[in-house]
Amino acid sequence: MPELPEVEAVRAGLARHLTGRRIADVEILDSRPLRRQDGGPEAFAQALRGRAITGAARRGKFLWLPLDDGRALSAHLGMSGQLLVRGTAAPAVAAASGAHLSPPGEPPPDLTATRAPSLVRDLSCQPRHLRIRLLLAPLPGDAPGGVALDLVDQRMLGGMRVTELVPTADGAPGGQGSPEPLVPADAAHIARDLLDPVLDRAAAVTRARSSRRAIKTVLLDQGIVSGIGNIYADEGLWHGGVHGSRQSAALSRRAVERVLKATASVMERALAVGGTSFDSLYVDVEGAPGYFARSLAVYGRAGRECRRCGATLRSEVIGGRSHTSCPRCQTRPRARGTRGQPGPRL
DNA sequence: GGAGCCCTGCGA
DNA sequence: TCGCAGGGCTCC
Repeated sequence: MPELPEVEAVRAGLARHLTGRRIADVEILDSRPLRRQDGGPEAFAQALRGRAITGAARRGKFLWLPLDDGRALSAHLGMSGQLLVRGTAAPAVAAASGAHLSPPGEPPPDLTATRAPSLVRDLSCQPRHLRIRLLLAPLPGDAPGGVALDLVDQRMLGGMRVTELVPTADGAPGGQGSPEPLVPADAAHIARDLLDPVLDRAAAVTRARSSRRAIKTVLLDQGIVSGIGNIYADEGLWHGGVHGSRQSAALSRRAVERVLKATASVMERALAVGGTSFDSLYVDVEGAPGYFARSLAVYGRAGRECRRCGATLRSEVIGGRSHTSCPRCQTRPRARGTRGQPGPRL
């Protein structure tokens, strides 16, 4: 499922393939991903026809393609959304979703070979769960069949809309890939993400510590720091040595800083290998999966051994989300009258 | 700040 | 057949 590293991999691909392209037509196979579009599907198509894409930007898990009329096509992939570029200049390469995931323990294939700036099947390929297709005006050197951007989404928890761009609250660039101090109106309430150079990390720590909720819930709150989903929240907490049920306000400043730093570090390492393809639901714009799943320490590993101490990892529910943790490496809240669980000093 | 909903596929 | 998984929005 796409979190910040996966969305960033998608953004980079969109920037590479789509910047400067013009949208010729819009095909809506299922209008449900457009449920938040003002004016409905017809307004969506109308707003995009004839517009040129001027870039690709991202804040947290929100993506947007700025358009030449000052508005933007904004997209959130939810948990199963994929944006796939089809039929670019070079011949199609077999890159079926998840088809070249290596078994755990085996070295990843040559990333430079799988990430050539080309590929992806032609437009005659209509994948299962294709919801929206943007047909792009042809350019010299394009594949004969044409070029398109497909929104493929199994579960449709995300969506797309054409929206106004509004000034950022702090006057700084809107996000990765956006030199302008603008963000889509529907992402204006989203905080800067952990990999954003403009993020005021000290202020984020203060905001996190002002909440009485569990630290795990706070990490997932996109209004405090954006881009963290369930996978990287669990990984960051494990690396930071803090159990997700600890009340955020009860943690030391240093502990919150350590967790945020650890989470950012995990996301940076994931980004370097194309993100996490925990299942077949995440691939980049060229259909290639990421290779970070093999490096996950806790997420999806409940009942298995902790890679640090060998204890059996546990799973529980915090704030309605699963949380996998090590009972030995991650400190829990102290019960009344006890000295708490063993673990790293905070 | 928490619960419920959206939505589909999968495993029990 | 049912419960779960997930992010974000709406409602209370």
